[in-house]
Amino acid sequence: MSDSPRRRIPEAALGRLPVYLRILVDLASDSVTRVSSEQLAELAAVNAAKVRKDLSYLGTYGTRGVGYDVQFLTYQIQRELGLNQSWPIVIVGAGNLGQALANFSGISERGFHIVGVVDKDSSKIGSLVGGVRVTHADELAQIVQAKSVSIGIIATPAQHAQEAADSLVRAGVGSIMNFAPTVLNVPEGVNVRKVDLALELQILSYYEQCRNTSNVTPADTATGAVSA
Amino acid sequence: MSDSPRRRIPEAALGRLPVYLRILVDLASDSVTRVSSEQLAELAAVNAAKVRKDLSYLGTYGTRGVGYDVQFLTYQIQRELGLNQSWPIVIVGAGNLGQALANFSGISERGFHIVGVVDKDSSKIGSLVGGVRVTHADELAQIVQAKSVSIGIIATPAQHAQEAADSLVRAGVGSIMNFAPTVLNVPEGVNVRKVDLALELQILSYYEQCRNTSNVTPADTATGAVSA
DNA sequence: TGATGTGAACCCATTCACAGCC
DNA sequence: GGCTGTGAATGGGTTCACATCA
Repeated sequence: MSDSPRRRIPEAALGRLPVYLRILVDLASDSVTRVSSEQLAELAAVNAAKVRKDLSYLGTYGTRGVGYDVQFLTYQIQRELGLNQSWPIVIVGAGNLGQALANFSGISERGFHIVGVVDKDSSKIGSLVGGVRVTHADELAQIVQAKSVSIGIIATPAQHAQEAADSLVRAGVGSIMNFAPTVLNVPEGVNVRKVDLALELQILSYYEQCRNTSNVTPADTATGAVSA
Repeated sequence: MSDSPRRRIPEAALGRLPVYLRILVDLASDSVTRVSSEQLAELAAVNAAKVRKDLSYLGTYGTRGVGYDVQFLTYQIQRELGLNQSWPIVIVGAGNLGQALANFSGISERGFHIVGVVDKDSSKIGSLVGGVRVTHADELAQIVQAKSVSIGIIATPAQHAQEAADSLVRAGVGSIMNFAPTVLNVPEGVNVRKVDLALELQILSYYEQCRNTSNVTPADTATGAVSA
């Protein structure tokens, strides 16, 4: 109920910062040193005014008449997003999705590393997933404390998601990414972000249906994610 | 440029319909026949006025003083989202993510079925993934036409995503779900929806960082998804 | 001159509050 | 009496346009 001292960066802008970041990293690897809001906008498929406003939330890091320094801006976005450190992550659920996430190179490439994968299914325990050995869910708290984990990923079936969330919270995890199609119940102060793959497909199928009936192009969209 | 005859349902509401749908299905399986906006709101973790407004976009399917009929509302949402049919889907990329998606039971449980998985890597071709045999990317167009596929999933590495999108569009697919961290370039009229797992984590890490500095709870959020 | 940074206007989404119907 | 459906008010996000400064 008391959400007084607001986060600085507006939600919508926050969601675009990682996009700019990736583009900046790509530009840097092409030895580009300067970029204008116009160019960034083009590459991110948004408009230039939005880019400038988004970046202005970080501070005034551009140079009028010139543009933005790629290196410097990269650093500033990373710092703001907390990506100047590597976050240890634990995955609950070693099924198909859990395995895919653990193996997903994109995760380790962008400042995260998996320090544990747990499951309740004894047939999965002991197997190697993404370079980490799967352990029993009972050891979750131990891993979280030993490795100072503050971000957990729920990749269990829907019916075990709440239980997984409870375990994570009890173990001291402060932020949860939920891949199960469930609305999680967590204490005030714990961040939850939800990605529901089937939900995304359902929305896409609506667009496709629209395409077939009239030839209307739907505008930009967004996926729900809740925090509590 | 010409996006005149707007889609009926506002973007934000559209993103919540699948959530209500799932809840309704769960209620029905518990033999619940009626539900109020208050109850739905509770279960979906949103507020009751929002539920009513969202549902009002579908039509006036509630009964004043009583609530909504679970069966009937379920049917109406499914119809609106185009889920009264089973959509054939093709997956491009048979890596970890592609495999996880193909095996993901949530997809088939909710009105979609995988009719093809293609890859360019010859070592993957012929293997069985989610009940479907992986074929060469060259056969994509053939599969799309034979099975009347209109939704494609890109689960390739970033550097092959644009190529995959081009192939899908050329084959006649009208809607694309993109799991690669790339802004795709597609012709006007093709729907693109993007899910970037690392981006989600980056946003979550920002929340977590906020949690540690001040104890502010971030509000609701959303993930980008673009269409063109 | 050229591109940033930003007040102001606009537009969409959320919320309120109550009229309308069972 | 209870709950839906919805105009009206509010608030946040996007876009415009221009003052500002290298």
